[in-house]
Amino acid sequence: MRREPSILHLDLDAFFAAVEQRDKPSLRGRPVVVGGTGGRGVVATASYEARAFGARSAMPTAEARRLCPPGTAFLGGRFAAYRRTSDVVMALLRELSPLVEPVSIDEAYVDLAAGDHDLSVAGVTALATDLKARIAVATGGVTGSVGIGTSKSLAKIGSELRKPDGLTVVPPGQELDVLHPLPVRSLGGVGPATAERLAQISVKTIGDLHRLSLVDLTSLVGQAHGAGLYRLARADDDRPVITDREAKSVSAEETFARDLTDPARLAAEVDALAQRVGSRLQRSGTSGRTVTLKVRRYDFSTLTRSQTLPHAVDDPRQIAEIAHRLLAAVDRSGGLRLLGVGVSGLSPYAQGDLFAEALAPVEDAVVDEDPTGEPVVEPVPADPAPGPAVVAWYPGQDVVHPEHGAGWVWGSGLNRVTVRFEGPRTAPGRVRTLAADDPDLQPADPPDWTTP
DNA sequence: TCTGGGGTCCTAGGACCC
DNA sequence: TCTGGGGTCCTAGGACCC
Repeated sequence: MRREPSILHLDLDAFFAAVEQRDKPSLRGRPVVVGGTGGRGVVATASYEARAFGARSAMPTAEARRLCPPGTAFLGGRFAAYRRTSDVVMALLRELSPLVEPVSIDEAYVDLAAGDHDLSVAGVTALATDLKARIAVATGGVTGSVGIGTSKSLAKIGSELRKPDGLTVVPPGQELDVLHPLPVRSLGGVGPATAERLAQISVKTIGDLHRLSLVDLTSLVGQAHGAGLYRLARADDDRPVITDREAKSVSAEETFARDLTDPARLAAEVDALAQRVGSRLQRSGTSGRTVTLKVRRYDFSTLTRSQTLPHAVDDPRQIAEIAHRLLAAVDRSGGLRLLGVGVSGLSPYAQGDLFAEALAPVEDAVVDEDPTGEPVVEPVPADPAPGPAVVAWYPGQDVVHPEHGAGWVWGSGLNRVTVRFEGPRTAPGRVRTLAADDPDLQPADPPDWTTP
């Protein structure tokens, strides 16, 4: 917690619906629901007119249709338009301070202490009033709610207090007066499960929470979560505004209009998801070692299966191979409602080489310096240096070996390949490392894993 | 016509190593 | 013969956020 109210939180009001109403005047003043419009869609954003009838974010669109009157617009969403409008707003925020942390497309924190501002309550109030006016002009009428306080959590709570088009500054010294009457759900990190646990011991407000001991709180909700809530209830929050976060995972998933059982369809969906994930990894210049498959069954039960490879991958085909393997090991009877593919354990390098250290160092360029200090880089020879032939083994590939039997490639390096020979998935003794050019090692026809 | 899609962080158990 | 911890990695699941 700071001594001055220098953290600003901006939350654009009913953002997707507001952009639609801006672009389509006939929608202004009418209920608008943006989200999945198919049978299994959910609401992403409901305009305030639609909220008056009970429509809410995350509600099944079918339910919103029952609640809202004829004439309500149900729209699938135009994300490029939302992105453009968001970019305009984020640029305005960066004029205030270099320290801007976008939380999502419609939400951001700004550290005003990193800019040149009067940080008195009157000063930041004037600043926020001016900001809101400039956002409305620059976006063609989209409004936002602003909270300013001495910490992130106070700024966020402030922006929630007067929506839409609100402005709340929590003056230093008044944090606990603002916090304590609010329901515990107002705190970030308190969702339905935590709120229910707290309600069972009659803790409903943040003031109630403040009276719990650290020991009681951590025994109720866990070590890290309990310690975090203990501090937040005391307005003890020194989390910094962070401008750039490195992504930790990349994933894609799809809920099908109807549950899928056809093995060929499922395989094709895995391929398409792996393609999306791999393309995004390659575009961002990252790759990852852990491939995760997510499955939601016909009964909404959800499970994940993952495998960590010895090296990072970004190739859609390799990602798909692993995902197919993982899918083959789950029960698909009854049909699948959703499939997802993800890659985590990201590193900023392209596909690495597990055995690179074991290889003789490759001198691909000679760097020298002349007396002026000017670096001289000799051109790389046109012909690659002689060495072992590169054999294109890839994770998931099926292979056979006369000595070890049938298996599949777990990881591959420039001149070696790790193979998991058939057996229990977790039996480490079944993994063998072979020379990539081992003539005994041959590709095999894939097993018929698509058959249930 | 019940329940999206993209993420983050935490926990807990087992394997494995020292 | 009996009995250790600590630390890290991996896997699976759950809570939470927008």
